[in-house]
Amino acid sequence: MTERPEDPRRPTIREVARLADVSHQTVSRYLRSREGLKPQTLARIDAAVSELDYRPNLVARYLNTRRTGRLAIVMPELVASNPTRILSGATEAAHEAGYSLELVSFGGGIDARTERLLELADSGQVEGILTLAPIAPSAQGRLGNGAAIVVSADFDDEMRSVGELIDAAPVRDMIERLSGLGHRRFYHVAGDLKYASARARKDAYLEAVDRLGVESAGVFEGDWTARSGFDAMRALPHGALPTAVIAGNDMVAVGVMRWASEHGLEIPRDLSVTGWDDTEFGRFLTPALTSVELDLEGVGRNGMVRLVKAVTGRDLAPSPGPVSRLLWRESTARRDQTPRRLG
Amino acid sequence: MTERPEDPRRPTIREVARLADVSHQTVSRYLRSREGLKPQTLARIDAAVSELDYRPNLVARYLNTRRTGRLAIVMPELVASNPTRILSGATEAAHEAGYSLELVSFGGGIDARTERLLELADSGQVEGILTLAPIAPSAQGRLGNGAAIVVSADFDDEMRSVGELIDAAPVRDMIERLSGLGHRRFYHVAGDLKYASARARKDAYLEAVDRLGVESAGVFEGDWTARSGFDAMRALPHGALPTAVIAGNDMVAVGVMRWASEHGLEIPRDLSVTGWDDTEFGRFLTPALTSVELDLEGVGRNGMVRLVKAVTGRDLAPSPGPVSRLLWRESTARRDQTPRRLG
DNA sequence: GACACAATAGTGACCGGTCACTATGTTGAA
DNA sequence: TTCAACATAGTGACCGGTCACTATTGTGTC
Repeated sequence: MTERPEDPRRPTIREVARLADVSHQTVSRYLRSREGLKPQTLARIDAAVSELDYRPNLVARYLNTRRTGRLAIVMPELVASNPTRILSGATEAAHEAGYSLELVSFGGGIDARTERLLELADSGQVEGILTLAPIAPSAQGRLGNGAAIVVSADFDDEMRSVGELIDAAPVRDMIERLSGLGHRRFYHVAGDLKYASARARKDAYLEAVDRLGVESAGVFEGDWTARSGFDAMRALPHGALPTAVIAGNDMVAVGVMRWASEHGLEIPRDLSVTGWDDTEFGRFLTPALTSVELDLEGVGRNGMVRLVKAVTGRDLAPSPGPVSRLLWRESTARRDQTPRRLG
Repeated sequence: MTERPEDPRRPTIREVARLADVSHQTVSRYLRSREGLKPQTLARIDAAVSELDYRPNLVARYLNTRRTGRLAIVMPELVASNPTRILSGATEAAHEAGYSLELVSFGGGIDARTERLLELADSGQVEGILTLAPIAPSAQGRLGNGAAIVVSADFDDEMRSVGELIDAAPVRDMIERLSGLGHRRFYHVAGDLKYASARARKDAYLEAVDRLGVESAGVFEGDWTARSGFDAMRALPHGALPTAVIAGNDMVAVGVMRWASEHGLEIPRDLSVTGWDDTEFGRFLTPALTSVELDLEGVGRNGMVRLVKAVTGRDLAPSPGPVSRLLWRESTARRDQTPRRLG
């Protein structure tokens, strides 16, 4: 319908060459690396470039080099946690490395996602893929000659992985401290166990509970949602209440807290609850949620740093600073001495 | 470091042509539209294509057509609300239209963002841009010959806009109903007024308050964060408490609720609070938050539909169904008859 | 001054598609 | 039968860069 304006064609390398009175190849050399040119020639090209406001056509360049200058990032379709900060860190790093980042969001289950991801890798459209969603292990043998693939938020012994979301050390710290506060019976509402981070937290939970010789009311296989936190509590056998719940993230913790309030349990007097992600709503909840602050931009950046390394061999500066920090707030406290039961 | 595997070059149009025993041009025709070919020729090419697993090289195609097949989506750097669902709807629609979607996240203020956005539009890299972040009105005259730009989450009389996030009708419904429940003094904690949605809700608030002849404790200019909800309450002159707070979104409402609980006010007995976005945490809060459910995938999709229309003139099917729905929950109730004051 | 050699610069083909134009085959009316 | 007119297919250039190779200039040494 709307006619595009007529041919706003950008100047080409040959026009620059003509203006600078050199050959197109000299301009090409100038573009790739300014070495091997006489200062005088260089200056002439400099002038021509800025006069014409020349910018190289990356698409044309690709035809020879096979380098598209594009990476892709795959988002899980449904996410309880907010991937914005991860995306933000990832785009920044990608741009820093001179890449543009294509956003892909694959519906369907893990298998459909894996299939489409491999197709994308094989399409030649992108040089590498960072996926925030888990993919099927079956993919591992099929990476052959396509783009490099880095999986964040999940890992697999055979595949490259970021591994940072996976650091579950704070879970151990939580349980140690809570045990020191008199808690003897714990419960873990895990996130979606297709995610390595969820598996790592679960393992850390089991390890700590075992090591400290405290009781566990079990591990509930949730999916990062508040609903799953609520359901996890409901699934608990009557009379077998824990005094501390380690929730997979803040959202899950909200569900746990809701269940508690519906059953007349007061937090933290009757039940201590911990979250993960240090979300803003968690900080402003009543009681404010004990949680783990994550450097999510750093996670995104580091995933991208790995991908860039895999694709180009080039080392980008990773995110400085620690990835996680445990923040004690009002939702955790010394265990109440008088045992309660459901109202 | 890692050597890329040697030349996994995909088959070209000429190889397909050779195998099908036609000219490359015939294959090219076949690719663009399968019309004007003898059924027999078509079948031969079909066979060759599938035998070679041929897929066209979109980059090469661009060189002639100037169509990159790429659109960009600009994310605000910091967002209180979760844009995931919008992104998801937008990518789906973009892919449906045969476009890939590039993710861009510009730091800096609105002016820096606008500058970089215009640069991107001018780069020829993308055919269109959908921005979820507001851009400066000054940009409007400068769209000249670059990519089409559609602004979601904001609008400007001169610029195309999605307009759907902007529908603030539920604000009117909220105030009407609350007024029917006996509320006479309202307060509005607006979102970032650089966003059209925030402005629209504010206008709807002022209009409804005025029309119904109820009192307003004012409008606080927040920024979509829980912190701003908390601060808004703190900024209220002592003794001038409203009985109902219309918060810009659920996150803001959480901040309001936190302040209330710190000051011994019980919700909804002493204060009714409404949110916006129907977040999962809002549903599981105690009390559960009255909020507005949004079809965010639909918002993303419709933004993209507009962009595709602007770029190609083609009409993609917009999202069906209504965009928002008001959900009454526990955080709103009949106004308590015995007036309270801060504890 | 002559020569080898390095430092610079230029020429033309090519990447994988599309475009403009031409060539051939087919059909139907005169 | 002939020829116009249409349907179908082919030829070669071109998009804007890079690559491989060749040509020219400059420098140092004998």
